[in-house]
Amino acid sequence: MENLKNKILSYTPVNVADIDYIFQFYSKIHLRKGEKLIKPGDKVDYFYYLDVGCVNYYKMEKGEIKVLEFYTEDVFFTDLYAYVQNAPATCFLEATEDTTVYAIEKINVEKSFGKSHSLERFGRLSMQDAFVRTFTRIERLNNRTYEERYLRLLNKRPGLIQRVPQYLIASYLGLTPVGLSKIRKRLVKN
Amino acid sequence: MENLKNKILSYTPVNVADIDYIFQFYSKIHLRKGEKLIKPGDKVDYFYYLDVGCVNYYKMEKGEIKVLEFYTEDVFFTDLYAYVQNAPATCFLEATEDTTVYAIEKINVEKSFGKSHSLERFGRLSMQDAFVRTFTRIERLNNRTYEERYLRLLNKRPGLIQRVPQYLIASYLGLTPVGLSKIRKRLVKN
DNA sequence: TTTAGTCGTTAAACTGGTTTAATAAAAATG
DNA sequence: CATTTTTATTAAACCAGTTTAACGACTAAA
Repeated sequence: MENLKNKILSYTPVNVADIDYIFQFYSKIHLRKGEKLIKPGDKVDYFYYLDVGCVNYYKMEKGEIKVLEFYTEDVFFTDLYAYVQNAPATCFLEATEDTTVYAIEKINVEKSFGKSHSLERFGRLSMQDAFVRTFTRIERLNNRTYEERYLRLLNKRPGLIQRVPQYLIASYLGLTPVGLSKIRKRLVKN
Repeated sequence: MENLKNKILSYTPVNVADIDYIFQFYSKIHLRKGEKLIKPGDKVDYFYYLDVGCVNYYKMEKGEIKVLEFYTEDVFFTDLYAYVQNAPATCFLEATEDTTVYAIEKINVEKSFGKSHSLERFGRLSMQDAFVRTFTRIERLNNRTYEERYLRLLNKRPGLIQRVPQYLIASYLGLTPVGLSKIRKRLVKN
């Protein structure tokens, strides 16, 4: 759990006792390619840290897959809406390759954050970080062409295209597989 | 500052002493229609609470306005990227009508959150809330038509259309004034 | 009260996507 | 390893938006 520890400490100093305290609640989960952490209807009372692998956060709508996000190494994730609201999940969290995550139950998150002011601060700062990232994504969705968004994805998340099938990338970018194929064709020509 | 107090308490209990402590740092700011809180290049070291009025969060690109968000009554806001990174602003925060906000300096936010575990928790939970809202917006941007997005805006933020010129609404939705006009025409026909 | 500027609508031509369907290529499975 | 299934490409027809430009209504300023 060295990666997770460093991740936490990247946000704010936390003393060893508090780290140890919260670590007692984490359990390690192995997922084989295609296995799901969460599916619609599930209770969502775990918060996850992705150690190795890749998880696809998506929903099904009119029989179509709509990719919301790909979580890869060294990020926190869950179906946050359902987690916060105690609502049944409407999305899937599914490994796109063999994956290892660490999981902590919501009640133990709150317990740890309640016990330690530093851990609470880590929680705030990591949430702030997630918010800033998400907001800059909104900016792109509204103001960039699909081509710009595809090129940016290639640039900002190198390797993702090799790890994940292209039709999922297309969905993540908000277009169809056919549309992405055309954009790729256009790009090699120039 | 009763509204602000209730807003904080809506996230988590905070004792009166801690509320009073952070309140000493807030100052009230009146903005006339068109006045700017932030413009590109500015240092952003205040966090704001919108009490009454409306603030347009936007950027200029190739001479075009790109609206990112409209902040209205009872929300927290700032140019968060610049605030967090201590980077010069790249966006504007401009009142679209006469507006009253409360402002607190970043250093005093950190001081208050450092002093009070409950205030820190409020910070975490409000950030979580902001994150969840933003994430659900991403979902819409990727998976809904412009028409659906316009109808949803009418529904979820009634009154906004009357407060804000239509070309800004168009920009917020990611389309041109002409495009929005066509959608509106289509809608009255049906 | 005229004048200048802003805002929303409309029309026409255009464009970058979608949809549907066929086909090829690659991967999974018995 | 032969078969089935999944994934990516291509083509053709289509469509929901854009761009440009003109016009009328409203607003602000002199």
